[in-house]
Amino acid sequence: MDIISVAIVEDNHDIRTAMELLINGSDGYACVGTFNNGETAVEQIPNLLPNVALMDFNLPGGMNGIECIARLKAEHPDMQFMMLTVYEDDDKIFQALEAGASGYILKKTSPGELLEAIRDVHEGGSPMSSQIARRVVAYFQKQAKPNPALEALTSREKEILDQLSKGFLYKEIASNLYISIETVRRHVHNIYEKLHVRSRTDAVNKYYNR
Amino acid sequence: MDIISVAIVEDNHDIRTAMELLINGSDGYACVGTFNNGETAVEQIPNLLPNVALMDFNLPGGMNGIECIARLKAEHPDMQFMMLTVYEDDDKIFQALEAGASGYILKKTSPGELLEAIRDVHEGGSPMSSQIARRVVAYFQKQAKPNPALEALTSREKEILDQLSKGFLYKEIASNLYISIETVRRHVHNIYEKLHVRSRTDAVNKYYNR
DNA sequence: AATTACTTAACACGAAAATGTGATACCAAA
DNA sequence: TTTGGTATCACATTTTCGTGTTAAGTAATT
Repeated sequence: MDIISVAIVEDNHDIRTAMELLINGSDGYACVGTFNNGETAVEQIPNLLPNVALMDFNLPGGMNGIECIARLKAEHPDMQFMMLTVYEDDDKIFQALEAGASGYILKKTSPGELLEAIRDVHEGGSPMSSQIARRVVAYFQKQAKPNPALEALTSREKEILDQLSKGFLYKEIASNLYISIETVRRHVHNIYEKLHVRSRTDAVNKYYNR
Repeated sequence: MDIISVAIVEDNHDIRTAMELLINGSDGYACVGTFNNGETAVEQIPNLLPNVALMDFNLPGGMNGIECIARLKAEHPDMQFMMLTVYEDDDKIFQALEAGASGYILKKTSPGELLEAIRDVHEGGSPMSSQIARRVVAYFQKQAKPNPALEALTSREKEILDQLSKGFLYKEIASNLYISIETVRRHVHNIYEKLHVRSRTDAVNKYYNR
């Protein structure tokens, strides 16, 4: 079994050393660096090239864990990042994932599970507590629910709205659908009424459920 | 500990009875119904009201597991659905999650883990194998790639574009940002030039990376 | 047969957006 | 110091958009 090299970015001294001891004390794991702030982490981690970096969210100085991941991931796409934090808010979770974190686990996770998660993320998995996973899943389900107001539109109106969303001028829509501009106007007017909006951008935003 | 009632929708007879035996043979779990096709499942499950429904993907007849979930979830939002399948394709995973599945595990999962996953999904988690989770995470990272053209915008221009995307009139943007309409117009003009678009909607589409 | 909903179309008015050009001021980098 | 980028404001003109009103043909429903 190969040894997984790990870097730790965590401002709390006690937690940091505890994790370092855990990792260095476990077969198959080696802690190659610890950092208490984002700036030095971004500077030094490219020299260490750990397999996995554990990231806290809050860090002293201007850089938080998210930004730290984003910068390192951009230069080292193969490096695996795992958030290790106390936060369960949707915003922070999604930001971390977008920034390039592959795993997201809470600090209350047991040492054994932490080690397992490190191995998991190194082997191509995405360990996350099932509460975190539920947030992520909820995101998909939210995405999926189309605005019920759209159901009130006729199929022609949906077609027009789709054209609107693509930024076509009325004259272009008219030409695309082989109808007159006046008819386009009419449809648009009806669409706005049904969606309770007064502008194209608002209509498109409803179309995309924002 | 409360007993978790489970329904199984699975066309393979051997797998179905094996799962039924597993569930009924374990403390804290009860299998209240098994179905070998989607139609009867959709018809009967509302009478059984199980806590958790396990769903296979492929089912005989016109209805697959995804559609089955979508229909039942619409009527019973509190019921928990878990896909139990052999498929690992992105499409099927995302479709299942959008339809309302909260968990997604593979059939190769061990009996012990399956029971654990059933409890997990019942308690508000979203159990999924970490390979599945990685697919989901990759979706976020893909989503995150901002249009590089946006980088050319100054911070003020991004601010204006954000206002544009929310559908504000020029006069409203001017008032929101404490500048004159003329300045708004100038910024918008520069934004359009940089993004190579000629309308608000096109600019907003680029902003949202479509 | 009458009603309702959808699609099509036209005209007119005012508001808003887009285009084009010119100009001033600040700040930081060359 | 000059240059370049950014932010600011102004004026004139044209185009597009949003709204109100009216109306005819079609298809489905009652």
